[in-house]
Amino acid sequence: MAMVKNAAVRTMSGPVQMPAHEVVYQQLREQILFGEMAPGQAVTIQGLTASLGAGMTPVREAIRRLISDGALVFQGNRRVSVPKLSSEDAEQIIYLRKTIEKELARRAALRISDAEIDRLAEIDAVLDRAISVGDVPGYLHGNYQFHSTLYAQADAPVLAEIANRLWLRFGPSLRVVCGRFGTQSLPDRHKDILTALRKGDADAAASALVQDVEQGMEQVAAVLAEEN
Amino acid sequence: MAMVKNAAVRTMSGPVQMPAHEVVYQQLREQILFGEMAPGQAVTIQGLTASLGAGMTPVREAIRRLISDGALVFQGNRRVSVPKLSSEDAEQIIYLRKTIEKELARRAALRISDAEIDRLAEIDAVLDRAISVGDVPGYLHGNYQFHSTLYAQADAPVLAEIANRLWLRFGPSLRVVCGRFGTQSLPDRHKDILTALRKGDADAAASALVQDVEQGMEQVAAVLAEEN
DNA sequence: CAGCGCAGAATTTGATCATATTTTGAGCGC
DNA sequence: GCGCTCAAAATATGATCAAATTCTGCGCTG
Repeated sequence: MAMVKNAAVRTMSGPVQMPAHEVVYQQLREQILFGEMAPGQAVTIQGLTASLGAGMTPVREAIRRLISDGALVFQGNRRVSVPKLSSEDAEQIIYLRKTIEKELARRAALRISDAEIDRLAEIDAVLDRAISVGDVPGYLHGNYQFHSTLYAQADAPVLAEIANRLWLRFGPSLRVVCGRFGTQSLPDRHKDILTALRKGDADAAASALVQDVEQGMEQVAAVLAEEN
Repeated sequence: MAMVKNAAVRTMSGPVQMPAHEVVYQQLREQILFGEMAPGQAVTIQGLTASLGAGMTPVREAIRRLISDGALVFQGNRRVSVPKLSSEDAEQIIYLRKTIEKELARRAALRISDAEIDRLAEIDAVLDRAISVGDVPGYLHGNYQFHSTLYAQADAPVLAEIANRLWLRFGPSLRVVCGRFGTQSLPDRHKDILTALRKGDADAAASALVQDVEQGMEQVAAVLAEEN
């Protein structure tokens, strides 16, 4: 019944190791994480099949995952959109980030190698350059990469997964913060974190990371409060 | 967690229809949560389409959500199964439950009404009966219902969602605990929690809940340690 | 001769797509 | 303004393709 439309799709571009739904998920995830989608923006399945060149089923699965992640919301009728954070949401996220990242920093400090610390330092150097130039996407990528790389060193996958997921919730708002205040005023306790890691001082690393989180989320909370 | 379900504008002609993928998700969720699936058990799409009488796409979407929840794991090749908790996983879950549920209890204590406390007490009474009779499914349902109902009173959806999700990770193991030790030895600090709630004592409620979590998870950790 | 291992077939299962069905929201006439 | 019709978007099904595991039979070795 189907007219055989030759599906010379992506088989030629090498070994397809990742399923399409995984690819779509990663793409959408990055778009949300790095502010390519604004809070409140509507997301349609058919729009994504068109813009990402994927089929319906993979897009559908990716959206379900992202809803479960809290990166998208299902709006009762069958609409899906990027959530707008409320101040209350932000407050809870702050609590979670502080308690979870504190523990991640503590664990990471106890096991991280010098080579990995150097890698973190390099990420931070790139990040600094992005900040000084006012490169917002560069800042967003670098900042997330710094934290995420640190999480990975904690050898605590359950904690790390939740911490990573939280970024999806405030990512779109973080972009708004940058648009409002620029990159200059953004906090950067990363130097303190690196120093603590080099000393192997778990408590110092934990408290530096908590401070970094506090200062960053404070800006988010400020923008959200202003919006109401 | 309860997203506002369509509260029936046009319910005259029949029941509110939940999408099939939502129904499948809820069914699977309960099966995992209440120990109908054993840790390590394989989960196949086609098996579920048969056993639940649903189509492929809804099952697929439900599975993606549950993987995102941590209730199922994607095993590299394309297989999906119920995860086996490691002792390290359990340790992280304990930390998370203690910090998150502490905060939920604190918030709930400040805003819960007497009627809701009565409802909790009633759930706890049913739970006690299940324990004394050795009714394992009854215990599992009641225990989760008690905690989940408490979460809902905290007015903190982000925290509550994560707390609810954590149950999916240790649910299957909790069932194993019951099979091992029976229901008699299970902890029940619920009376302390209720007392604290009636007094409106947030700190007491928080610490009672933390104790309940500690004692329950201790048993899970014991079984996991034994398995290795 | 029995047991072991391996290549390839058969089967099971997952991934994707095209299509049919249903629902929602909006436009239009009354 | 109210109800009806229509288009667009989401839901859901079954078919088809691809991958992985299991099964099987053959040859080889001890």
